[in-house]
Formats: sequence, structure tokens, C-alpha cells
Amino acid sequence: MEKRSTHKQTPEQTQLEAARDEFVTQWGSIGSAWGINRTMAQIHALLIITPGPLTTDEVMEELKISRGNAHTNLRELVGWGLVRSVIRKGERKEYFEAEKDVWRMFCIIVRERKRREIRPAINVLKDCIDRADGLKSPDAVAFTRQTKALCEFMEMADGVLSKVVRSEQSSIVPWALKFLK
Amino acid sequence: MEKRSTHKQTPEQTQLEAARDEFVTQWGSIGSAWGINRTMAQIHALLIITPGPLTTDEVMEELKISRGNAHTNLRELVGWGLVRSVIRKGERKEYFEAEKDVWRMFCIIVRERKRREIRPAINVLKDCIDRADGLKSPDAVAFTRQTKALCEFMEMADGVLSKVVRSEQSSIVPWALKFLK
DNA sequence: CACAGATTCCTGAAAACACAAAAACAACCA
DNA sequence: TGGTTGTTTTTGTGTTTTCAGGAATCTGTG
Repeated sequence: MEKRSTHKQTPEQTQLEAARDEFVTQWGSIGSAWGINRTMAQIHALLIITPGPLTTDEVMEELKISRGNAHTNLRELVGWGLVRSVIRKGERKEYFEAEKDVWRMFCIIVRERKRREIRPAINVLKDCIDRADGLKSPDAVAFTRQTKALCEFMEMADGVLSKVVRSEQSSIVPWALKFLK
Repeated sequence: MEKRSTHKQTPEQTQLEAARDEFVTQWGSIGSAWGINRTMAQIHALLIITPGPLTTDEVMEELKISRGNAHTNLRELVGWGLVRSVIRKGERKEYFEAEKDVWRMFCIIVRERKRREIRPAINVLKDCIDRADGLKSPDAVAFTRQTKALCEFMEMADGVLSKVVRSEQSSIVPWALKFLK
């Protein structure tokens, strides 16, 4: 989030810095809108546009955040699989590097969200369906019908996403796209 | 979130109550996981499984929440288009009713999220690309390549979703599904 | 042991959220 | 027209939740 050195910079460099900063900051806001911790989104943004891997300290420095904060969010990103830690031989420091391929990023995110958000929802629905199944009152029938519809829909969505993401290659969707109206 | 009357209930009714409560509560948690206000999710859940429309007061009563809270979140839901307010002639009260068709719900949500989350992201990306375009340093080239890749991907996603959602009928996706591997 | 680095934990600040009550509004009626 | 009642909306305040900072702790290594 600031000059990478104290040396004088060419206008080119300054302009690039500005663009990078803009990206990192804005990506942070976008992240919040997506329900993702702002700092986590910023770190991710930073790692995405940085060609090489970075250390915790470099991340701290760039984003002006504390060690604890950087550490926690880096771990979280690693947990998602969006960032991997690399250890250079001979060095004890841990470096972090983002998955840069956009399609693979997408697959990771979809898989994780499926696991964390869709699956639990389906389980809840199934549970509710079981509880009310067999009841005869009109209200109960309405309830069961609605929850079943929801459940079926989410299972369908889950299935579609699985298939989309299975291949791990970006060609499928643009291809299927052609058939979509 | 509790008995609908003080009269004795049949076991059937009790069981249904329990299932409904479970659904509303759990849907609230799920909502949080999805980055949605818990109360809003609960109100939505309640309206979804309630055959007829409800008044603000009924929602307050069922969920044991304040008038202001109920009001705000109902308005928000109406803003999303997930709930519409109906006014029965002869009555002054406002009633609220959820869109119950699952596919239509899905379309509404996708359209709104596209508008609120994907579009802004694309704009940010375009802006960053413009700023760094033309710069020659290797870092700048890497930056531009990465942001462009992201941008193209999101525009593609935006396009796919638009098409999926345009038809407003649920038959398309299951159909396309067949072609997906 | 001395050190670099990773990890955990506690605290305070800030944001999001909910509440109660007041205010504003709209329909109705004398 | 002005009061009355039922309903919606706004406002100020208290509460809960989330998050960042930073010190303390742990771990491996020379």
C-alpha cells in the first residue's frame, strides 16, 4: 500500500504503484460486499498481483497491518486453498503465493462455498422435511412442499456446480454458454 | 417462533410448530453464513413457509423482535424483490408475502447480486486496467495481464448468469446440465 | 541457550444490529 | 376542519459481534 522503496521513482513506477494500490484497496471493499473479511481480501489482492511470493512481514509492510492480523488472514487464505505457503530451501521464513489462474481460483471458491454454505443448508432442509413428513394438516403439507422444493433446488444447484467445477478447465462453461439461448 | 395460540394443541400441530421453528432458526444461521443479516433471513424463512401474507405485527410476534427491527428488514426484503407488500381492500394494515417459487427466488437473488457485487467489481477492474495500461515494466505487464484476466472472467460470468436467469423458467439449467460432462 | 520466526490470546475500538419510544402519516368521522 | 385512531417510519440509545493490534508464548534451529 505504499512505496516499495525510499528511492526516487520514475513516473511509470509511481503510476503502477497507484494502480496497484487502487486494486488492493478496492478489492478489499468488494470483498466486504461479498461477505469476506476486508483484510483477507486485500491480502489476496496483493498476492494476486505480485509476481513472486511474499513473506508475512512484506504483507504487513505493504498493507500497514499488524503481524497477528496478517498471520490470521494468511492462514485463512491458505485454508481456503487460495494461497499456498512456500518454503525456500536454506531459508526459515515462510513465503506466501496466490493461485493466479483465474479459472482455478474460481473452482476453489466454488468448491469451498459449496462445502461451507450449500451443503449445510441442504442438511437443514432435509432435517426439517423429516420432521414434518407424514403430517396431514394443510399447513403441514404446504410446509413440506415448500421445503422439499427448496431442497431439490439446492441439490440441483450443488450438482450443476460440481460438474462445472469438476473438469478444472475453463473450456466447458464458455462452450455450454453457446447453448444457453 | 412459538405457539400460535394459547389453546391446547394436537401432537401434530406441536410437531409442525417445531419443524417450522427449526427451519426459521436454522435458515437464520445459514443466512449469516451467506453474509445476510440473521433477522432478515429469519423473516424471509417465515414468510416462505407461511401460506398467506403476514402483517408486521405477526412477524414481530412470531420472531419475538421489535417493531423497528421487523420494519427495517421487511423493507430490505421488499427492496430485494423477495417479498412484496399487499394491501387488502378495506384494511389499513400492510401485509407481506414472499415470492415462493424457488426458481423465481433464485433469479431475483442472482440478478440482485450481479448488480450489487459483480458489476461494481468489473468497474473497479476496468479502472485499474486503464490506469496501468501502456506501462512497460515487467511488473506493470504482469499486473495488467492479471487484472485483465480477472476482468474477462467476471464479464464472462456475468454473461452466463444473465442468460441463465433471463428465461425466468427453470427448465433451461437442468437441460444444459445434461451436456455438462 | 539465544535467536528468528510462527502462533496464540487478550484487549480495546468500531461496526452492525436491535430496541423502545417518539414522530409522522393516513384514513376516518364528527 | 380538526380531532381520533391505527399504522408506518425515524431517531437516539444500548447491546452484541466482529475485527485489528500487540504483547506473550511457543517452536524449531544454530
